[in-house]
Amino acid sequence: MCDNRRAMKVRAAKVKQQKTEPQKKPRGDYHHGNLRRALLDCALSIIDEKGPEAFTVREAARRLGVDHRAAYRHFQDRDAVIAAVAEEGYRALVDVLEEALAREDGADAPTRLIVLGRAYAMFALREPARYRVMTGPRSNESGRFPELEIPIARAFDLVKREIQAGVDAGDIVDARLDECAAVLWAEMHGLAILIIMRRVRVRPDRVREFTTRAMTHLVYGLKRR
Amino acid sequence: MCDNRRAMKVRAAKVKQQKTEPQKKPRGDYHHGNLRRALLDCALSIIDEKGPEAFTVREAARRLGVDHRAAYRHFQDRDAVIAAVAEEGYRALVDVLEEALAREDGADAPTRLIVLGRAYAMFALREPARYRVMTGPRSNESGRFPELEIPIARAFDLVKREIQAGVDAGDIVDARLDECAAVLWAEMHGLAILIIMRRVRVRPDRVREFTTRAMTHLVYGLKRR
DNA sequence: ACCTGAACACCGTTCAAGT
DNA sequence: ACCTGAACACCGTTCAAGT
Repeated sequence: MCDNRRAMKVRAAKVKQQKTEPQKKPRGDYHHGNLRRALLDCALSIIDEKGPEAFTVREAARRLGVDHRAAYRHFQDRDAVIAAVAEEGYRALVDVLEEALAREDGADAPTRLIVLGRAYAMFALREPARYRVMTGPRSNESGRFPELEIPIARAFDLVKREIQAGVDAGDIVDARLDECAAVLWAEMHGLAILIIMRRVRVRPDRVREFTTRAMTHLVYGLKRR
Repeated sequence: MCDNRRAMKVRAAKVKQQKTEPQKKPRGDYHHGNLRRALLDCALSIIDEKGPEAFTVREAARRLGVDHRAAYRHFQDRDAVIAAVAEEGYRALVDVLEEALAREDGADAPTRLIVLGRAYAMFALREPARYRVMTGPRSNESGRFPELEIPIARAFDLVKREIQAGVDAGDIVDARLDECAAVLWAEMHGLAILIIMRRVRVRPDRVREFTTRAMTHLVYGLKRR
């Protein structure tokens, strides 16, 4: 999993070659190449295998064949690693959501919201470990890691923009924007996390169908029309 | 907070008196009275103060003036303490939801669902620490703690029953019950946790109003009617 | 620059022993 | 029954030192 150490070293050597020095090999065993990258990947692997709380600086370092103290060259502390994983995750999420909406170019607002919700849930369920880190208790409780807030805000803005477009087109109820966005976000997150936590059981090959129908209930309401 | 040690000891002494022995005082300092109860309360205090991950068997024992090893008389391990806190929490939640619905006796289904959602969110926000334990990563990931599943199932059944009643009355769309219940549950949980995590900012005195409106959007749909 | 050995104060958990 | 001292294998984090 995490033992891409050799590959890293090779890549690092190549980069060096291109830059300045001719072909001097890395001197000691203690140069890793891109420890930061490797730590992030390794953190995700560990969390995938053993859950979000099992990530340990020492365990990751062990897997990478590196002294645990080396991690502190790249991250201020354990929480900073977690925050970096979350940040990457939110960036990936924003990409996924944007792509999904781009594919529904001409569709009306209700359809676009349903697609948005489905894309969100599918992302979460494709990478449950990462999603749990993104939304877990470490998720910037304290307001440290302002960089983390940037992709989160982008994701939320995307939701709001979509709703506003629907309001403008006369398709979506003209209530307070923040409120509607919160309703939509809550539903997307709620569905994703309930399925991940197995509080709601959905067969993996049915997730797409399930979330589509669920989002439809949200957009069209539970009340009989 | 946790230092109800003296009170506990007194209570224990009284119980003893009533049962068999006349008025023999507790002999050593090492009899706590009801350590199990005290540990659960203490766990909640710690989590309230420092977040769910800060709960530590040793810290709790320290606060209670007891050797940490004493905890293992009452709980198999750390996770078992957490599970017990969660179990109590879900029982309290079920009570709150039932009371809220009982107060809306004659109301129609949409109203009852809105009230249900509001009561849920209000519970979560009144005791955020407890709610986070209930829904956190430790929440019976592994299927240990089957007792925990009982009040959870009761809460979910309550939601399903309410929806079914609405379907029977012709007020709620007649879609698959599990699906509708999941939509409702996801919204309730999503709203609660987003507010607790401050991803959605709502002034405490506005929570009631906010969740009412949010649940209304869910029940009546976001689509313009 | 990047890495590490030794150390500190913390964990959860177990064993064998005390009253 | 209930509690504890000593111990084990783990943490995160820091300091001073190595190349």
